[in-house]
Amino acid sequence: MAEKYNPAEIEAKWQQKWEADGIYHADIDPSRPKHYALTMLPYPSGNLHIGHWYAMTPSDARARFMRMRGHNVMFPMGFDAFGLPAENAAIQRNIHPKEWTYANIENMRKQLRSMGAMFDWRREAVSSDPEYYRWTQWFFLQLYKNGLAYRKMAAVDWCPKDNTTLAREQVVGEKRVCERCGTPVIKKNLEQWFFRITKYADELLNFVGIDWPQQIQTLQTNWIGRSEGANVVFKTEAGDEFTIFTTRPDTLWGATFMVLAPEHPLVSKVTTADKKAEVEAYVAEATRQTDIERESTEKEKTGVFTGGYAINPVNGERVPIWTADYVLMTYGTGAIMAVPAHDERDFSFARKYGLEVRPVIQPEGEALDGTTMAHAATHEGVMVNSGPLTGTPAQQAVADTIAFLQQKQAGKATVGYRIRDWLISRQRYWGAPIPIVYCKGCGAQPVPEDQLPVLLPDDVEWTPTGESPLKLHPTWKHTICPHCGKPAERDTDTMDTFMCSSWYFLRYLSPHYDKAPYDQKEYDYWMPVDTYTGGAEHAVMHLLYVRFFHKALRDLGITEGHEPMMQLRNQGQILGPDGQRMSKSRGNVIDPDEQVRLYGADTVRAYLMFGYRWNEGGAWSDENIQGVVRWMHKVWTLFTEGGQGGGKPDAAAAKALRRKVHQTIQKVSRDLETFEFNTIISAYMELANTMVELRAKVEGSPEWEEAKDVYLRLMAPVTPHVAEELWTRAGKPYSVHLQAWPAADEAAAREDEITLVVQVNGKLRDRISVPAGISEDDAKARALASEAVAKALDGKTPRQVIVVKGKLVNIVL
RNA sequence: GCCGAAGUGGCGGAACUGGCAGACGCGCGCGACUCAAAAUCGCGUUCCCUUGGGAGUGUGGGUUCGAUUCCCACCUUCGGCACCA
Repeated sequence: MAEKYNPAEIEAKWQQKWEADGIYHADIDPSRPKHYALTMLPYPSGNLHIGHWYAMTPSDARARFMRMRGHNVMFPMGFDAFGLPAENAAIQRNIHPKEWTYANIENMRKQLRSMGAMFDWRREAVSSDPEYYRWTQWFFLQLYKNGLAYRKMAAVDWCPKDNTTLAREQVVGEKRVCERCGTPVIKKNLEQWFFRITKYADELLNFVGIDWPQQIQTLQTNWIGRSEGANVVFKTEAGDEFTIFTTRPDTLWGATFMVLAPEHPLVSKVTTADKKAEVEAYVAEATRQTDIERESTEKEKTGVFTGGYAINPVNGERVPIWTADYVLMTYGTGAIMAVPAHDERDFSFARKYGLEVRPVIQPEGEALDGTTMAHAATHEGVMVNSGPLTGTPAQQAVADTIAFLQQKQAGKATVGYRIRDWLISRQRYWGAPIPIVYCKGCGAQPVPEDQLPVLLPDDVEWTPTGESPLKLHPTWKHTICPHCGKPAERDTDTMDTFMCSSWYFLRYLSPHYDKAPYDQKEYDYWMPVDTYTGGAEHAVMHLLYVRFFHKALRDLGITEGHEPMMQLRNQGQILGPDGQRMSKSRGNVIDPDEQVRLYGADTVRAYLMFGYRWNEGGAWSDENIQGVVRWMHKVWTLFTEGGQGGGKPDAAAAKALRRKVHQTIQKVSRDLETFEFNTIISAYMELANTMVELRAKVEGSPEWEEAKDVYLRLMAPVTPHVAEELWTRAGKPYSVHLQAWPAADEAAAREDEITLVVQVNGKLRDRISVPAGISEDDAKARALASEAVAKALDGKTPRQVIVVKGKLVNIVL
């Protein structure tokens, strides 16, 4: 009786040996093509989630595949270790965030090792290490010195639970909740640090040259929200200029009122004495409301007339100025011209308040009447009532109007974006301190680079108060001005942790290098990242920030290339067995450690690849994993049990086996290339089934030996431990992971007999086994000779016979 | 409302360029082994009439000799954005 498959034993053994032998070390080697495979680094929450396995083990399998194909593969791992949860845990359990974080990292390293992934641990980077965040701070200073980091007072999103400001991207959903904790955010006026991501808005819309999922491109494109239009300068009757943004400058002659956002600085100035009380009450009410209340599309529009008038620059008309909260101070210029005839929002507002509706774009074959029309006319037509531009057709209307405005110096073509600058200040403790000092005399001063890192002190009171914990530290903030040497104060906020993760892949290049964020030699060899894998939920956060960061650094002469990651693939999400999101409260959490104890890491890896379309994910199934468990045992038995054959190998069976082996090489190679992991495991199963079936007939043949050899090489990326164990037991040279990927012999994979499908009027009538190379005429003849066909034809003469070479014959009546 | 993705057996999912729908598994049924059970192995398993047909890939239409695949309209689910001027 052969030894039983004991994953616990063999997995631990091989993991230790691989580590000791350093077989996954990735070092510069100009003789081989490099491949930088990267999977998103985890946050050290304490335990590895099955989702981490789902993301990482297929990525590992693919990295291993690339390596066997001859690439020098780097597949590093690290920890995104700064962040709020550490502080929240500290508050709950009264443990220092640092202690909590590093204890978690220790535990998670162990868990990550249990995956059997080919991580090169010498390259590990931990973003909360001073040797790491020194360079996070250094990058901040580079951006600052080049005007890409700036400080301004603004109405910013504030999470009342986490007690910190958030970037716009980190406020999600229609309820406007904090991305981390789900609490609805409020607005606060604060002076905060921003990165000028808007400067790169246009460039970020360009995905040429990178292979990123269409979905991510769409999400980023929508988030950036580019819209082309014009800024038009209006004057108030008192002579104050103000600018409005419109995407429809062609409707300028139809502007029958203006609307200023309640926060617009001109509101109080244009308001006449008799309207003052009403306007002030309205503005106060609008400011009091939350964004959610105010921006609800359900809500009926409200507004008040200020009593003031503006002069339309194109025709000198007096236009009443209103203030209404449907105009947002944060988009465009906070002021619009309202053209109710051609804008649905302006239309409903005009009807509600009895304002004039004046059509200036007349659709063909229709006569719009402002007094009777029921909806705004947003479709195309010809300009009417538009002074010198009357008669201009729709296709030209916008461009012609802009030209006209430019000539009159009343406006110009402008592009508006929804994306805002990235707010990076956080009023929390567990992050990289912002390396800025405030001096009464000299203002904001950057900390000199040779004084980095600005160390995070350990002795702080981290309970959140709404003020930065660093501010409450008795001594930390006190320093001297690097410029004049007088007493000054440090910035007491820390940086958004997305800043740390915007460059971590560079730190992997040389995690302990102390002369620069990375060693240029390593950069020149390894960058850019060839394959990046991770969750799509980061589409407009990390995945946008990282692109911005790289472009900004490129412009500062620090990095090269326009994009950091050439290929991106997103995995889906593993849900609980009940099909719901896993959560402790639902009690549907699948613990990977437990699954590994039950089945072994190889089985868990293979199941996660087999059971789902990788980019979609789905519910964990204790039942479906049984299929993989059985396959694993079948393979084990196949390789460890003595054969029952012994007779002379059957040549036909051997040929059939060889064909299946080479077809499997083709399929597995193709599907690993394209991240279709589920069909890879199917192919392994099929080949194992064929081998079991044919074993007695082929054992002892070279084809059988080839099949076994190829099988272990093919499964090595997916189930690395079992492959190594069986490889070693077969007496082959250590390690299977240092072997070459098998090459498919196309001739051997080719079928010499095919099933010719015979249809009559597109319906399947017969299947005939024919030689693969059969000519069209022969195929036709064989089909027409079929009894089943004769029966279906029922004596009628075919009108047409279609032959698809090597596939089918369709007889049309 | 706008943008995007997806709808295939009881279930997870296959089907590479328009050419055998349901690969590979799970589950289930029957059988073998067993005193028995588990494990394992073999056979079957889209549905409906039954020895042969008919229907069938969300729905309705279209293109084609032929459509899960291409086109149009619609429905459902999920994700994103949402008074963005």
